[in-house]
Amino acid sequence: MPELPEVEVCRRGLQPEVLGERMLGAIVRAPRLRLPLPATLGDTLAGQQVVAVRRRGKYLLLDCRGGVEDGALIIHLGMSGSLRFVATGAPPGNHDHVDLLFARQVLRLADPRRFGVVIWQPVGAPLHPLLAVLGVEPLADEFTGDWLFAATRGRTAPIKPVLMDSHLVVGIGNIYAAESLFRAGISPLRAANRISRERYRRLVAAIRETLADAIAAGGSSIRDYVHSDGGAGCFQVDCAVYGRAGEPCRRCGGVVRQVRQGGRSTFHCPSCQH
DNA sequence: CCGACAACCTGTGAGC
DNA sequence: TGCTCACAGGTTGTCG
Repeated sequence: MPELPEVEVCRRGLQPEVLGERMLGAIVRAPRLRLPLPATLGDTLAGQQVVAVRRRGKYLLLDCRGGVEDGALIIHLGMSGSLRFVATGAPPGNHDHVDLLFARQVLRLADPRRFGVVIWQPVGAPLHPLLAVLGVEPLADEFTGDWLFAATRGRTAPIKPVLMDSHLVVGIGNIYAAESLFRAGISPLRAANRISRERYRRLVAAIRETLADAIAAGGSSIRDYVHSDGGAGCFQVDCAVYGRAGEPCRRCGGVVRQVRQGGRSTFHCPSCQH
């Protein structure tokens, strides 16, 4: 489900519910997701107070203190993960793998495909390798057209998979890569090192706008649950190109095309994007 | 270093 | 209706 906007919307929904709250413990029902689940998570989280709810790329971080060991609970939702508040004692479904037990409710992680990750990061320990390799935040000031231009020298791969490389820049997945490139008028097939500095400036602006719009669209619909249920894909009101193969481009009326890049579908308008 | 690809899982929808 | 296949929003590891 989640790319950066979905995770950010999730974070914003989570924060008012858990910030300052204390956990009684946790229930772990699966041995592993993408990685083994921490075996003693219940003990680790018992008595912890959530003192911050942060996001890094597509990872959610709950900073905790007051238990046996201060640290951060790190959650990645993978392709199919979701977080939802349920009443204490609510019976778990098939794919409800982890419950975080708060005094008045339960934060429940479901993940049918089990591509998600839950790890415990103690304060002072070296940053977990999964997070240590992450690139820049696309909404941070340092992410500029000039930076991206410099970072893509020597990259001969098409720009779309390069945008989705989390070692370079985090949070841009299949949907928003396609949407951002459409907004910038750049072909997803163009080699990254064959795009001018000026066009990279435009691309970075397009990425920021696309992500910000998606956050705004999702953020307006949060209430008592903290995730987008995705379904067809966009929880954005509508995508310009993603998922619209064969349909008319909203800008020029031409046909939106679907191609395959690195095993994944790419949607674009060949007449608007060069 | 870079890029292409398989792999990890399950659910869903299309087509027969 | 029921089966099979292709595909799905992410990321890592391997290989050339």
